[in-house]
Amino acid sequence: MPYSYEFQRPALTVDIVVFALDEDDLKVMLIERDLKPYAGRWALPGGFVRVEETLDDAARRELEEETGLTNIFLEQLYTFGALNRDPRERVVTVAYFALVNLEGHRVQASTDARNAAWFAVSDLPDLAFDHHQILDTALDRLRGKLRYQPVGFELLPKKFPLRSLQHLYEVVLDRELDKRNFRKKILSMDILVELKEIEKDVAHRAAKLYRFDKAKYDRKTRGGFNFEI
Amino acid sequence: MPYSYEFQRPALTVDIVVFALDEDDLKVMLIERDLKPYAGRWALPGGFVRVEETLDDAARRELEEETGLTNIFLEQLYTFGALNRDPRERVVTVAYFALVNLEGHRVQASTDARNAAWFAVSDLPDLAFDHHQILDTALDRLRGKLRYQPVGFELLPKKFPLRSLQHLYEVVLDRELDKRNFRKKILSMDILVELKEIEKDVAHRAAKLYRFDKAKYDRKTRGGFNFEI
DNA sequence: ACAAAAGTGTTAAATGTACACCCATGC
DNA sequence: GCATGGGTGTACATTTAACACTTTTGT
Repeated sequence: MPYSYEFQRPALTVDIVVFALDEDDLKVMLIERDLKPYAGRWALPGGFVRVEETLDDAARRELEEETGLTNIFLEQLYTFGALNRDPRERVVTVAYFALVNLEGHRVQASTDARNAAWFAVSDLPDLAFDHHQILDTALDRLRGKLRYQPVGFELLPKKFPLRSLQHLYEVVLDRELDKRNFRKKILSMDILVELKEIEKDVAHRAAKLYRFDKAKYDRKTRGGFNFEI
Repeated sequence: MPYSYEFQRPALTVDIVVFALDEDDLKVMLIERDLKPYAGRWALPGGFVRVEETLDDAARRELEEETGLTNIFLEQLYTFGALNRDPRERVVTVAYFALVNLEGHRVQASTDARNAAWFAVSDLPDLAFDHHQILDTALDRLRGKLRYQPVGFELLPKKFPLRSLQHLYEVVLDRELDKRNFRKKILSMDILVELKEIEKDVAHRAAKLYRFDKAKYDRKTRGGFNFEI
């Protein structure tokens, strides 16, 4: 042990809660464990932090190795350090939460000899370790962030109709929103661009498509603007 | 190395940003380092996490050892894992932020053979490691939390005049608030109890004292109430 | 022509903001 | 009696919430 560090070290891992929106449900990506402990149980993707990589890098690496997901919205959530969260030894985990758009990132059902799948958050299996607690924390964070930051767009394709955006808010926040008021509010923020395209292949009047204008949002934010729904 | 963990481990520490309010300034507690690296520089209180203690316990232990502060508001802030934040070796630190009321917790200038002191956040010395970044993160968090959660009371004595509460908001958020509107708003929330006591030893009309009614706040919160200033 | 979702405005209530004077107390 | 901060109300502007019908398109 180097210099003043005369104690045994906790192990350090990352775990990632990946959310996606699938038609009518908020989903989470889980991995079926093949090793003990909790072999056969579902768990959050994650793994050990290497000594030569940052925490963010570790999260992105594990995510790619275990699920094939790359290049997605990722943010540190909370660090869990209960003494017996891993029955083998002391493991502290830095939890992340991530958002993906299902269209753009279709599931690699099985990578790295593991089984990966999406589960509706309203209908989860038993999870390994304290992963239920981590997931609850992530859900709280998602609900909070959605209201005060424009992160919902991460769950949608680049081009989307307003109805999808409203639907996303309704699913995640679990309450109905008034269509006219919702549109008025989101459009009055002036951070969406109305595209020339419209929806295709729908059995009714096609909706206009919009995209989120991040550059404009950033400019407005610097000028004191605050996103809020 | 046990089981599947074939890599070297990062070291794990906690660092604590303790805020207090001193008449006209927001202050932070700093420790003068006696060891290399950064010997002689000021740093946040903190130290290594032991394998048999939780992160919160480690933060409270280090805080007591280095500053004598006990029994204060403490909350996990963010985990910093940049590769070279400590020049000796890879150290990941779980940062905490804490709030104390200066009246109740007078500084132990020097404990554990170290020099501890309060510094105005507007006039800080150079800090060791990435502690400036940690402190900035804590300040952002404090400003955010103050608006949406009743944590300001942690910086005040149990019994306080409304003017102190307003002053606290003005100092931390760095903008002036309208006296009548502030009082109207905070009193309309109905989470303060007006005490029978009044201020003492002031050279003018003495103000009524109030205390924060946490039980009432918790009850209202469960009923859907949201604190906001 | 009908089913399905898109799109659109007005009103009333609640909330936020701006603003100035008298009051109580200590010296 | 004066200096100091304590305490209070009203008018106006803005924001939120509730609410229903017409339009477009595909079948």
